[in-house]
Amino acid sequence: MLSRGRSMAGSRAARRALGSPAEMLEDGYMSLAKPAFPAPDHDHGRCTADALAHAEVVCEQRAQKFTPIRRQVLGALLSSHRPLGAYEIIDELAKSMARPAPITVYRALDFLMANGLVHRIESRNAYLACAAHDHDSTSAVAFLICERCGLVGEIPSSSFAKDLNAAARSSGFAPKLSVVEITGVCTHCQKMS
Amino acid sequence: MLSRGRSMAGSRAARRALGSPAEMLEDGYMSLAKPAFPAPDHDHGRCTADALAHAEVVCEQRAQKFTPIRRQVLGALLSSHRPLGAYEIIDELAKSMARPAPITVYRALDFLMANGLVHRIESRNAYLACAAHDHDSTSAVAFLICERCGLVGEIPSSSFAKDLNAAARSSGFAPKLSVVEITGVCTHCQKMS
DNA sequence: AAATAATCGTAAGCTTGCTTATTATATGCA
DNA sequence: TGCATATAATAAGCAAGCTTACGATTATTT
Repeated sequence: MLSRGRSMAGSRAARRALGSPAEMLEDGYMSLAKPAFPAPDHDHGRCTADALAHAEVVCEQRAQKFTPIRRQVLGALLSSHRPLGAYEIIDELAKSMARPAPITVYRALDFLMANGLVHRIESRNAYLACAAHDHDSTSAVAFLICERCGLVGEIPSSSFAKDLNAAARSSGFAPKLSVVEITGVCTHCQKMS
Repeated sequence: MLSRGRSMAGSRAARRALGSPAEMLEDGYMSLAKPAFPAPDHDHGRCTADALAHAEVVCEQRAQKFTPIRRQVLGALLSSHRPLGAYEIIDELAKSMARPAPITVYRALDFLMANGLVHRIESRNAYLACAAHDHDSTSAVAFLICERCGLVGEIPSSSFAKDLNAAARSSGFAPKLSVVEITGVCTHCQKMS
């Protein structure tokens, strides 16, 4: 069967193994700004708090309101580093409040995406809390989706984006929005055999 | 509104303008094997016939059966260079036969994808007849999706794929399947202002 | 000819994604 | 206080995407 996108079981179970993000590669490709993948043992409470704080700053700067539902939707996404479908978000929120209607979640997602706090993973019809707070909204971001644990890392815009756009332009095409989603196995899952 | 994927209006109307696929680019990026985009005035009958002939060869080589529905589904996809959703395919087929059930179309699509004759465009939940008959099934293909006319071109695996994989590996990620879908405006639509 | 496997059709239904109302509740400000 | 704007909730529903179950064909093999 070749279908995809519906079944994202994803075992969120804790894993051992430390992350050792390569700084330089055999083929000489330079490492990027920061490790794209969240280590399984990272301080998640902190990482969540940071992201929420960042969201508050962004909203304040833009004079946008970071309302409770918006915060809760972002919180639900932050609770894992996995992309969640809209209905998964609803299920998640239903645990701690009256089950919100789809429209409520979609509005919050629209808001969060418009403000660069959340990405949409096209190949999964799912949403992901944005990890890299420093990429400008116009440039492409590549997502690394681990098919084992379901976690998603980001590669911030880098040389590949230039190449990609150049390749597109070489056939006369004017690229605008790029969707780059790479499925594979993350460092941590590789170590588990 | 940030939604996408449902409304693919797509005017298939004939267009003027000749394709002049750039061979070399200002930034020195070399042109790829063949023009990625189908010119609006290309010999579509021929292109369809070629693709069907190719499909027959492939199936024979693999001792697979190229049955009527499979041919018809491929034919429906070939009738445009646009990606079609499963239900659009059903609508298309309904014009020339008894409306097929979803399962029927999905089965044919599974077959066609398994044999490399059709691609799935993840960001649209849609399917596209494969244009480049020479890319090996493992390597990445980038799709160029024109937001004006809806046509889709392919960039066969090239240098960018290497870079992309290298970038992924540089964070310890083992890439398998890459989804690279670039939205923008194609040569022909650019010329129409 | 019988058995097996592959393919196809019919019928039904489920989940997800997303939308359209319409009405309420804040929030700011004049 | 009154009014406007932004935000949210409630209710209902559509359509796309995909699946399960099962019986009927049609090859293919033995």
